[in-house]
Amino acid sequence: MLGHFTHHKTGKILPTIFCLMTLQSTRQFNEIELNRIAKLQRFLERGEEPYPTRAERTHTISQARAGFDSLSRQEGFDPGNSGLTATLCGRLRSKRAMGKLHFSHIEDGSGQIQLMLYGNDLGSDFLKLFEKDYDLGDFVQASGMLIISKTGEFSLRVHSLRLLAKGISPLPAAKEVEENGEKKVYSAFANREARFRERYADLAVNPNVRQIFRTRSKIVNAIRSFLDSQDFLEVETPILQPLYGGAAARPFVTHHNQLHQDLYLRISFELYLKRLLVGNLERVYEIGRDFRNEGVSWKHNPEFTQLEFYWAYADYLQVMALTEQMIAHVAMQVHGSTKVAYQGQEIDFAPPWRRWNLRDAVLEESGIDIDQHETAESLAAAMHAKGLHTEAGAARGKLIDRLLSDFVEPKLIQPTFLYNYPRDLSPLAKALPGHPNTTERFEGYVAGMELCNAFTELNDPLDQEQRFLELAEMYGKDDEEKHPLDEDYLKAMSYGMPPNGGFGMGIDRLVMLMTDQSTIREVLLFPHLRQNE
RNA sequence: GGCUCAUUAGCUCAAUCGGUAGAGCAGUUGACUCUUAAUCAAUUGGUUGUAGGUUCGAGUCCUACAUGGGUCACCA
Repeated sequence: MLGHFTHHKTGKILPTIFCLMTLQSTRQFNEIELNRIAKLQRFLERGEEPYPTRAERTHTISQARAGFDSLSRQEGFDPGNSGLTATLCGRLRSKRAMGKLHFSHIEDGSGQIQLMLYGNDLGSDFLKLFEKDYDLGDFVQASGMLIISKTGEFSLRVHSLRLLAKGISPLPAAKEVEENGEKKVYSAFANREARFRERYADLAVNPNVRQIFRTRSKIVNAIRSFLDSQDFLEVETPILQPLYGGAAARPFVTHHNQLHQDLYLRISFELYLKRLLVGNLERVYEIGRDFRNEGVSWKHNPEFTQLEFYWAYADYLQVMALTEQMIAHVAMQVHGSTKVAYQGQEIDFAPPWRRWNLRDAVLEESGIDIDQHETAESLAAAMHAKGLHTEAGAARGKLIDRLLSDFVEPKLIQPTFLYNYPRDLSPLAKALPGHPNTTERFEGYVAGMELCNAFTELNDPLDQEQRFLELAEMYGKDDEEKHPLDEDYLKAMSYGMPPNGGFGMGIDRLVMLMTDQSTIREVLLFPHLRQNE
């Protein structure tokens, strides 16, 4: 039967005869790929299945190594003839043909091992076949005896080997060579765009990338176990919401066909989790995805992973203490230390973190005392006197936020809690007793980056309604930032909500800090990218 | 969204003043029984992101677009 494959540049059709099946593809292949398809065809012609359904494996590579190590402590052990056999599976990462002896490395999820293939063991025909028809990137299954080579490397002396899966496309191959004592990388898969678009290849080729995501999993597990040990209940709340809220962000809109109803992808969990406090669940948390229809940057992705927890009968100072304990616990679980290297700086998460009153911070860094400026006009004038230009008609909260991000945030390298935020920046936070324009709110900053946000939650339904209405007035002019009034949330609060402290943290940013990554995309397996072509 | 830099072989990168597009790795062919992603010999591979323009001649200059990086804006 005739199959055909098209060359991507020349359009030349490669005719091939297939004995067992018809292969056909509308995809365009380059020369290397066509070459490998021809090899695949040779497997079929020999009656070998290039994609067998099942693999057999007796050990992972690290298990084989451990078994060998423990046996090697026995008396009379011959490392060149251990008698210990294993069947290992993995991906071919290197091949070195030495005539009648071939060396190769395979890699599985646990590590790498050298394969030694002797013509004497396998037959010179098979060795030739291994050289011709097996490529870097193919998955194989190899059986043999575990030994130490003459040069001292742990190896598998192979007595049989078969293909588990043929790779058609070459993996982006990196090559490091020592030249004059210097390590020279000839080819590393380093192009960020290509790496993110083909994350599978990135992961296959760059072990340090795999490590980031192992660490990420550890971090999330550490958070879960910490909160669970504090009697928090993990819950799940709707991602598709008829109304969105709990943060200032534009939502993604979607539509339910059967119900003829527009729905929003959540921008936060806050309003649903606090409904649970009304329902007498005292300590709840959720780890999940939020979606914000906003700009993309080194610290923003349209969807990101958020942790929020709500804690009845606690206030923001207790939340602050729990936060620093939790993050220190995560650092210990991940690094065995509270000290973490981040972008050339050492960050120490050990409690207590620095606590800095927001007014003091702004005063010290910008010279402006926000308490001396009760109105937006007055504050704007003070900022103009310092040579800062402000947007006409900006609210007082926006101006303070501006001072914060320009003067204070870049200075907050070691973990710091800024606390006591102005009321008009914090519509869901409770006012500080005796200070109606200040709320019991803090944000945690590390390496100049906002990591978390928490407050003593507002639980007065009448005050809450007032805040919503103020907000609607403040942002009502701008359609895109308009916030809907969540009447059901007010109804829930009307049944009585215990006083409580709430907390939110971007998990991706924490992972950045813990894995020394400078962009959020590096810690997302599949970061958002524009469509190509 | 603004500004700015980038896009060349499968991967990583060169290409002087606008004058024949190159290298390493991988690939292909051959040699080699302890190599370290070996070594030796030979060799293939390109519509230089896309579409226009200027020019005798464009990877190089101009315009637009696409994608990415950096940065600013936005993000209570």
